[in-house]
Amino acid sequence: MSDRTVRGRLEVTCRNCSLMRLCIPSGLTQQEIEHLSRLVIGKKTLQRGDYLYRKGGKFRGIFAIKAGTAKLVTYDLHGNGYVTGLLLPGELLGFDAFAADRHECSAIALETVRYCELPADRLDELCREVPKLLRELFRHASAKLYGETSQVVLTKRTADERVATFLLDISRRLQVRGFSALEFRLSLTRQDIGNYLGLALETVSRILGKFADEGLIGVHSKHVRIFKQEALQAICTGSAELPSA
Amino acid sequence: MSDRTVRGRLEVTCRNCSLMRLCIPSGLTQQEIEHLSRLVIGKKTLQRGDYLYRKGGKFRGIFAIKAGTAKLVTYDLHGNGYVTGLLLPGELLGFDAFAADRHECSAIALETVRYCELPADRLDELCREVPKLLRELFRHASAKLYGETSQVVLTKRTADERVATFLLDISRRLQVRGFSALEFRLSLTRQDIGNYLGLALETVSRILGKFADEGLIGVHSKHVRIFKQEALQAICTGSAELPSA
DNA sequence: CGGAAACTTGAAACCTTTCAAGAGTCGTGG
DNA sequence: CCACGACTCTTGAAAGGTTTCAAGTTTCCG
Repeated sequence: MSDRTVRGRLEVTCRNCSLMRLCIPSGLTQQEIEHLSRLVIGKKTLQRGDYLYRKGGKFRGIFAIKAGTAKLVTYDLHGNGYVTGLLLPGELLGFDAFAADRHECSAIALETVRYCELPADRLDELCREVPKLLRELFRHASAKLYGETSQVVLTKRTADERVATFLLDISRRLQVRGFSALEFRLSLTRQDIGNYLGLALETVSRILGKFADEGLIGVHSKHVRIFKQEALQAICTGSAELPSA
Repeated sequence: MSDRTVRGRLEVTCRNCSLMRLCIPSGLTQQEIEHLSRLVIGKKTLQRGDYLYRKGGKFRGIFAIKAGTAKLVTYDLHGNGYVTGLLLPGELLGFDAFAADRHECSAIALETVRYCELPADRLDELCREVPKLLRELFRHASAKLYGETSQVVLTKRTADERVATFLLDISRRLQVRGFSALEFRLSLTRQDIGNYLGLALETVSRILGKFADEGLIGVHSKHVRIFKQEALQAICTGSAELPSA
């Protein structure tokens, strides 16, 4: 069953994709996944700084990140950029173009990125053949909607809470994908993190430093270790500071 | 063709709904709209403070507001509420429950509200019969996603910009629905506006007062008139203050 | 008409930003 | 392999916008 070699090379399909259970196919049957596989464009590679798509660009399809990370950036009338999202391996992007058929934001690789593509021009075709697909996509979009709402709420909280929540959010999402939850690399710069959280980059640096001083985390440039998850959790929920151990 | 009377009374359907072009059916054919009409539950009425649905409640369907306004509120672990949205007549809500089949926020009537319901249990049925429907719903959800993103960006701007943007956003949305764009009633309290924009209620009051002093708007309790739209627009985009006329 | 809720306004307190300078990191090339 | 330059990050001190606290006024509704 694992002989899916086409034109002599190993073909990566949704079926043997390590992210299968986390990506679009979750919720589909084996047969439906097989169907999907044939239409998905396999892994492409981009380098740091490359665009997956640009704001205003035509909708090409839904992307799934296989490896690496990317950021979502919107721009206002003055050309100021706002980081609105961070995409980790196994996550989907491109939904912002569904309404207007044009992207509302740009997606930029933060390091070498490999990704799959579910081409827009085959979406209709595929939705006919796999009725459940659109519903699945909808589910993903809806989940993203909730994510954005959470983001809105987060921006109303204090700087400490925002940074703590940011760290734990990444931690949790990495864990779901099978990566280490307690040690990871921040692919965003302090500037980008600040922009994302609505804080000055100096504030991010300061708070990260403070958390490190308090022994909650370890920070070395972009490398982060989480030592006291519960303490961070307590900060997130705005609880009183835990007594210094 | 206008004899759609059932059981002796005039039946309100999507077909003769004044909001037709703004609601779900936009993008569907006459025949498809007819189909949709049969499954939609007609106008229901709620009073100020009543819930359209509650956070955690099971997904009952997509709602369309016919008259009145409502607010969306999420709650954190401590029970603090966060206003995440304001719904005007002709707008849809309920998408937040699509992912988990449970609502991520509560929807509360701000005054007497009449609304239609596209029941969840008939959604599947209808999506089969009207293939384009799910896609249309998706389009709506995607648009809401962009709205949330805009909200995130907005929360990173100054208090003046937030309030000005808030006023113009309502103005624009009312205009689309055929209401007066320059004179309307703020159904949210200062508290709710502040919560929505991430500001203290006093700050909202002060800025509204300032705008009024500067002759940009007229404010009388919840009643608002916009006098200088361009000036507000200039504030939104963070441009320099216009010279006092 | 009376009471509760909503709104306004002032002044002090506070958190975050801004400005500024220096240290660290990374990639390239001598 | 180390030096150089660009970029990123850290840290301090002052400035500034919002919030908080407080008191008074207005609006709404029974």
